[in-house]
Amino acid sequence: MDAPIEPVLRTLPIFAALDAATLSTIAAGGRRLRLSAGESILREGEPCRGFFAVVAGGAKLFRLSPDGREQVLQRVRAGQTFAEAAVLTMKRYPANAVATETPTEIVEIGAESFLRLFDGDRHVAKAMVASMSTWLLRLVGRVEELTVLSAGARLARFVLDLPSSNSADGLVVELPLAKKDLAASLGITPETLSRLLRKWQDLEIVRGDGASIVVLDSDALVAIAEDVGAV
Amino acid sequence: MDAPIEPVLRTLPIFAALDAATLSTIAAGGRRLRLSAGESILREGEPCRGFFAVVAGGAKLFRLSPDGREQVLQRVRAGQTFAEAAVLTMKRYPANAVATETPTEIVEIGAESFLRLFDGDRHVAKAMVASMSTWLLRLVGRVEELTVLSAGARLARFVLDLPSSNSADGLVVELPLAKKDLAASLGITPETLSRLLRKWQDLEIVRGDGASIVVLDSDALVAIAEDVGAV
DNA sequence: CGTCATATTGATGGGCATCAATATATGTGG
DNA sequence: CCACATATATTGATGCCCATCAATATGACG
Repeated sequence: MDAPIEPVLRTLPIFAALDAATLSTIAAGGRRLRLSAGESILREGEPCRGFFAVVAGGAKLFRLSPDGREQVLQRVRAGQTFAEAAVLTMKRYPANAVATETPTEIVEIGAESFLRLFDGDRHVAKAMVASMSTWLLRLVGRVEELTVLSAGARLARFVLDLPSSNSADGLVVELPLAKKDLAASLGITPETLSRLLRKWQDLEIVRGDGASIVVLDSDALVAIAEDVGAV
Repeated sequence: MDAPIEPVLRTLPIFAALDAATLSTIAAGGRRLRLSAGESILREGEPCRGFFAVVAGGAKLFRLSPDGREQVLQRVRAGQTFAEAAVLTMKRYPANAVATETPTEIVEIGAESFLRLFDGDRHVAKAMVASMSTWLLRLVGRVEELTVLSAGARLARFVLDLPSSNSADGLVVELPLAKKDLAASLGITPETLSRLLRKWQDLEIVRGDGASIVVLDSDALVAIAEDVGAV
């Protein structure tokens, strides 16, 4: 056992509305995990032990197709939870999860203790359902993104969603992932990612410096993100 | 008011485990809709009135992109429910739904009366959550399908999932949708669909007759559905 | 400093969309 | 019931996007 989980849970949207007593019950059934990039959190097919909340860092959810290709379903970041559905139905995990940053801090909330709470406290039930609804919306968005948007538009959206700081030339953003992982998250190949960044540099839309990118012409990038045909 | 809803609800998986009293409470807050293909059930952005169960026929859920293109999220058939998440969070509907067959029979379950039940009866809460989990899984599957599978594989899967009857030549299946709608459901264009069917006819994998298709070589079709590169 | 993963760049090709033209089906009013 | 109007289907031509294969370049790290 180490640092208390309770204050950490309090910061997560899904638990924000719960009273102190409920929260400590949940905390009692949870444990903290400290991970490095690449470390596995859960594997597809495993019986469900609990669900997870990302406190710091990030992780990705993905499935492996029969031929070994990895399909990223979603990236999860601080404040988000995942595998809630598996807990409530007590099934097996339907996908894999690994940390994508170092360090990444995760809280695992044990299934049994949580389920008792779910039955007893309607606030917990509501919070859980709301959380699952969010997941549904995210996946719906993902389906749209992967089908109607071009690779360039997906990358542009990703960059524009990143935290940025201003500089003399424009917005500066840091890629939080290795490029090969970023490519996988966007559902494209590393080669395509490389070529897109190269093209944008030639067009003087961005200036690249390894994991650091300067957005010179954010209007152009927004236009690409909107897609509807161009660049 | 017309025929009673209660016996209909009983046949739906989501309500199967509930006792008679609960069921009639739910039924009291519901109403039946009889629709023809193309008739709208709900529109994106509308405030949530309730959720829906398909009793007979079928419907599709879709979003419209800014440029007017339609992206089918999922087809729903008899026995399935949709828009549960919207009810539980009392938000607006995140997508559109229209009937795709004539006739299609839908039961609408009113939001307020159902929410009271959700708070009071933990079986209802559990059933609801299980239903949402199923949606999550379906969407996860959809993401995979749209990204890792070719257009041919998606069509093959669709055909193989259809109810079929045997004949001298092979399985006979009826397409339950107009081909343009089928194409939209698969995330392809009508032209591509037409060409795929044509190619399969040339290869003597299927024989086509308008909306009726005879699968001559189901092994070949299964191989296409597995994808991993061929045809 | 060598080794291995990651990144870039080039060449090639396939899958599928798009545009365009015709054929077929569906439905409506006279 | 037919003729016409309109939606749907088929087929062809073309081209783009992006994956794949292949070869180097660059970086990370013991």
